[in-house]
Amino acid sequence: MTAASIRARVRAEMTDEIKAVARRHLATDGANLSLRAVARDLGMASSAVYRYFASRDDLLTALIIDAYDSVGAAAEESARTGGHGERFLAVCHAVRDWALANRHEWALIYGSPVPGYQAPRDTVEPAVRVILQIGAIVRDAALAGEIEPGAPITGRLNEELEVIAEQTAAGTPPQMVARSLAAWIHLCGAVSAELFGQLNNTIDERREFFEFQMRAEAKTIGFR
Amino acid sequence: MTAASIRARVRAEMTDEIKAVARRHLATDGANLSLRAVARDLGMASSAVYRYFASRDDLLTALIIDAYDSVGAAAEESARTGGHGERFLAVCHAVRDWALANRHEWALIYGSPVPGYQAPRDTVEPAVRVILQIGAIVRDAALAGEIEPGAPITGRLNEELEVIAEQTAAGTPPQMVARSLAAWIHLCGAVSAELFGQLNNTIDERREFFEFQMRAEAKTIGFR
DNA sequence: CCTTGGCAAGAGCAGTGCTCACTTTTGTGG
DNA sequence: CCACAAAAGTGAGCACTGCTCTTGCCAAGG
Repeated sequence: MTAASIRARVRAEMTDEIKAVARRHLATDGANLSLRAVARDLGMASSAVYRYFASRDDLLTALIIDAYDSVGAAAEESARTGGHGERFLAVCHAVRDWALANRHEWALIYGSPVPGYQAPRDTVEPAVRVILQIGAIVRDAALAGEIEPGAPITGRLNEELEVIAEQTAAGTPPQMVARSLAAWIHLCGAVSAELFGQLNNTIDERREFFEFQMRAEAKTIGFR
Repeated sequence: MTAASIRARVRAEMTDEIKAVARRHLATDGANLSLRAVARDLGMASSAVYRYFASRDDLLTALIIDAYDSVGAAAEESARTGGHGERFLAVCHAVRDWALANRHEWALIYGSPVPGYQAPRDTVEPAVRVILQIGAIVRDAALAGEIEPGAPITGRLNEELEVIAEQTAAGTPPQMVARSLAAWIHLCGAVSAELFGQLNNTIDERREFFEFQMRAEAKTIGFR
């Protein structure tokens, strides 16, 4: 192993360590974590952190990408077996379970964006993994003839949906694309509502209520 | 008019002016707006602002309460006429329209909460106006026999739903309470998804897609 | 051996929330 | 009408922030 790769290796380890500490700080400070505090926890000068991340926003972007990839992997992992309806519900629960285990990272990726923060291109690909997984399940079910497309959509929205189908899950009827997106949006909304305290002093049986919502969504899509 | 009330009047005007300027700053800085910058815009020392708000969090809380009241009033206003299904859709669009016109205030109330920020009691009552409005419409429709309760819910979730029905919209079947809550959550999720950029480069026909989602939700509730 | 390139440190700048001692303003009761 | 107390406003100061820039260090490579 050459010296250069040793350097690179140490650098990658340091980078990971910074991210790990920053993730911990996410819990107390949210998106406005203190880079100086992170550096203090690492026993290094704050200026040294800038060797690894060009700015605090860059560090946050790295955390965002990791979070998207983590929840995306959890969603994909959960959808490996079972019938189409089961796979859909499994993805929903996998996303919720991940969010419960990583609350502050969920807030980072699905909470209100910081004004002025522009998500770089690199975040797009990891960000779409969950919805792509849902779309794939719906497409599989549609191709298997298990679900009906439902009433057609007209106008420019339909054209847009056809473009999306073409780019991501060829062969899916546009209505099904719309239904997949709607289900994904409801899923994210339900998880955010639970995590951001909208259900406080109202619903304690969170899992049951979540399941109720996602089953209804499954029915709307057409899963039996 | 006594002097005391003159003082109070001037004080209230000053308070409103601070909130107005702070609302403007919300657009650029989001929840971590700068109290000093607000004071500068007002041409006063930053320490003077503390005569009106005990802390920056207090100022934010005031903005949050105003925002909840504003969107709540918009929802209530929109639900004055029409059939039950139309009223439901009107509320959905009223909320979305309000959010589009007041993006940063939406982010303030429905975005990720700042860790450490504990919402005071005063925020609860304004916060529930929208869901109460939806619940009232659903209850009216149920009492009018326009919608079917649907499959019963069992267990502790059902008990919770009964308590909620009792406290907020007596006479509503528990399933309908659950359906109302689910619709409200989907509504908030759809608006947040649109505002927080989840639909970027995907759906441009936002209003049509939103309507598609809310119509599906109306159908799930049972509106004809 | 010395050079060089990456790493770290620390001072410094401009900004932040918030406090405190202080002055100014202002409504009002004697 | 005017002195006075309460309210409003000021500016300095503390500890913190993100970020930059200069300086020193130290190991890898010729």
